[in-house]
Amino acid sequence: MGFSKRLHCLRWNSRKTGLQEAGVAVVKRKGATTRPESIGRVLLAWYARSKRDLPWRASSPDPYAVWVSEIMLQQTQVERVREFFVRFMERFPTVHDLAAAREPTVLKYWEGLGYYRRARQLHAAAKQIVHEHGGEFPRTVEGLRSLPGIGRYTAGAIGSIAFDLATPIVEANSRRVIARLVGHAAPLDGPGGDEPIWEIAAGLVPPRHPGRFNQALMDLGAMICTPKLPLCSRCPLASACVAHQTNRVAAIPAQAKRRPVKQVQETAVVLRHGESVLVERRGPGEWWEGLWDFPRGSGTAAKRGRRLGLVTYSVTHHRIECAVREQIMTRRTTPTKAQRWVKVTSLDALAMTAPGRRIARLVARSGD
DNA sequence: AAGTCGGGGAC
DNA sequence: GTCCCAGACTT
Repeated sequence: MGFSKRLHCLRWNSRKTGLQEAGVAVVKRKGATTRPESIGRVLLAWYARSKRDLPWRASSPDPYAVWVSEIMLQQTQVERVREFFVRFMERFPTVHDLAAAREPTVLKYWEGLGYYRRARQLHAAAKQIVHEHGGEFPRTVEGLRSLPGIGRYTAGAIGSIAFDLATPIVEANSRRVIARLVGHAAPLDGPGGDEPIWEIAAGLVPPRHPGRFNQALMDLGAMICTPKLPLCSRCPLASACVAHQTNRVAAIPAQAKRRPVKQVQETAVVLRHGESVLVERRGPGEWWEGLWDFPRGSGTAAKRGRRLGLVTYSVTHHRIECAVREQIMTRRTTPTKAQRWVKVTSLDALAMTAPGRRIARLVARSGD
């Protein structure tokens, strides 16, 4: 379907749109900026003068750089990704460098960023691209989605930004922008989810500069159309925004219902022999798979040894209090397959979990 | 449709 | 403390 045809289907003032069937409020006004092509023009103009200066935009549209950045940005704020991206690209400048690397090395460069499955899938996908696609990225949305770690959003992002495919994206920013723009008040985590938002996004993305348009949606959401206290007075789409025009910006999108936090108490044991400590790598099915940590348990672990401190941290609906104890060994126990005795000064070389890294600092300090 | 995966910064 | 974040994947 051509762009103009699709435009017609999605005209906001049309009586027979899929938007109505999807339960989306229809804009009654016929203001000039309410038409999708006008939205695109206004947004692209705003983007040209207001876009954020981000390291992965310097080399774009290098598909590899776009891909790495998009994986890092999944559920992770832009400002945190910046330095990780720069370091990662210095170490793995091309998909061939990444494919040739060992997984522990890749995880080390991901340490602290979270969601480590992303790093393992990125590495696996790099090998696929090199060994099954001749080092070339798939240039279709379907091809991109077949790679591990690339879902609906990321395929749309890479496709539009790197390959100029007129395909939509919906993530935290554009979801909020579009919901407010059309006055979509239904909760986006309820029945139907954000499928209506995807349909609207598909009707908005222009045939020319789709990547810039999608990035403009995200920048607008991050800089102007923020979750709290949005800067509507500076928004280029304010005149077309249903939420703004009806004074419902604060209520849209509806808040997702949050789940209760589970309290957990556990004990970490630092077995020490001379300058070495015992660490173990998290295995399949465990949190932080592939990363190193100290032996820990939530059961009634041995409470022997000197207390080094208390490490508290939160992960996904859990709040954990971890008591850290040190036991001086007269000899090294035989490590299991997932364990290693490591010099305290060599812990830096391992990819460790964030709590494990904090425990490591406790250990290093206790030796002073 | 719901649960799971991390971490840090803003407030 | 709570909320938020350029989602993907499994069950």
